[in-house]
Amino acid sequence: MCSTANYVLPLRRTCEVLATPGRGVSMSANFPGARSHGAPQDTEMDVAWQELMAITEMQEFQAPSEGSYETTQYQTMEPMVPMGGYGMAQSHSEPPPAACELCPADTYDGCYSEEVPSCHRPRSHSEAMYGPEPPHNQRMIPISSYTQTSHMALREPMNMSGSSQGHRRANTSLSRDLRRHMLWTTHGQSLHARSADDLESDSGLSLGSSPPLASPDNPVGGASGYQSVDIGMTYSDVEADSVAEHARRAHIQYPMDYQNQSHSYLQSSDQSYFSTQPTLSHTQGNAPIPQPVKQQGEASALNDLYTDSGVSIRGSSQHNMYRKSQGSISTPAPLSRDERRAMSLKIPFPMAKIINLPVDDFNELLTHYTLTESQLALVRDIRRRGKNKVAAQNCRKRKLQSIIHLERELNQLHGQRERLAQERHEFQRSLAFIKCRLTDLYSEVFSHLRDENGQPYSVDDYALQQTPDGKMYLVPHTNMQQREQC
DNA sequence: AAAGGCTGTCATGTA
DNA sequence: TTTACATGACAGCCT
Repeated sequence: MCSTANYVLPLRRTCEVLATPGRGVSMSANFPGARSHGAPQDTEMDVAWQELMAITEMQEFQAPSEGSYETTQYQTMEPMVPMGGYGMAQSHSEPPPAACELCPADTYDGCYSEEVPSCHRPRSHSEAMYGPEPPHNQRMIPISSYTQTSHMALREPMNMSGSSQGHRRANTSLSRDLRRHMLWTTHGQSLHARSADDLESDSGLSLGSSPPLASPDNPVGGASGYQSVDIGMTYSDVEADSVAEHARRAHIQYPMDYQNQSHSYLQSSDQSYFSTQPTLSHTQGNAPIPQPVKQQGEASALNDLYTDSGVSIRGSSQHNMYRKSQGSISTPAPLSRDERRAMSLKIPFPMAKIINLPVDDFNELLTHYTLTESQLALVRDIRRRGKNKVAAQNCRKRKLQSIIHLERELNQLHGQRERLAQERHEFQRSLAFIKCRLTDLYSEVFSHLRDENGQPYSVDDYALQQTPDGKMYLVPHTNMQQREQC
């Protein structure tokens, strides 16, 4: 380490303001490793120096690409400006200049005041930086918390964003249910007797292949596995009437709250079908023990079964609407594909039970009936598809909610970025001004220094330097270069 | 006729 | 192993 004061020249304290007796030209600073002496003799210049250094360090932290404070301080030699008006206490009234050249000494008060107080003082800076943060943090929803609360929080926007669509769905679902009702009430018998061609034509990709493929319980596989011995109709023969399917799809609408769907399933089944049919203790504790139904009932009984249950794999939640509108509309809604399959195979219990019963109750239900392999396979497929359909609906709902949440978060981050950019811009402006002031102060101090002969020191040959103890020394440039090399 | 949204379904993974 | 659930992918339908 090179000594700081190897070539320190004695300073003639011609400037009373800057030179404190016994300390040489001493000024406090925040050099790394240095601290302010904090003596009672501290002048306003000391305070200004400290603040300048603090701002400089902060600016270096934020803008590392820029030159360091020391570089700017000792290399930039601005013209001298008259002293006076440097007091910190006076410097909080006028707007700052765009540059030092535009800010003469007599306007420093204002120049300094507007920029410095809000930016460069550590406390003010801290407030500016962290003051607004708590609200930001509070507004930001952590992912972990979102997973617990976002659904609730986003329910409202979801409803708002989908209100028109939901309204449309509500209206169309009503007509769909009404038409479904009429299908059963006016054509139920004939529908059951429809030809296989009429029931054929599935709309989905998997319709032809899914039953065998998706039925591990059906070892036979293929359409033959769904062959109905009783009525001579295969699983695939029970596919949708394309015209009716189109009409149904055109009016199928679901309510937003899919969670109620399962409830509707159970509710409808409990209130309608199982009021006269065998049931399970799990869902109907007070209901009589079901009497096993041996094989398929009569066609009319099945029609009543599915009609009364009001269950649709695609719209059970509209059951209440359907029931309310009974007898008032003449166009029934078509059945779902699985409903038609169940009808064709004469499944003796409603789809609501198939889908929503707990597995134990579902198995118990199956034990009360003697079902063929085709019927069992169909029932299990219906259960699987029904559950998966609800799961898919919930999954899509969650996905939409997640998208909404992320969009909100993105907007918040954009706003935060804009605020930070503006804050940085203000800091940079303040720093530029302070640098100008520092340069002027440096020149001012330098101009008051005199050698033994009373001659001013040359800025080209000497520079002011501060030691860690806060004292200022006039150091020849050659000495400084040696120090830098060290 | 093409595009986008909605829906059901299947396959697959996870608990 | 079974069951329920979640989710990506696909296809059909509708607007």
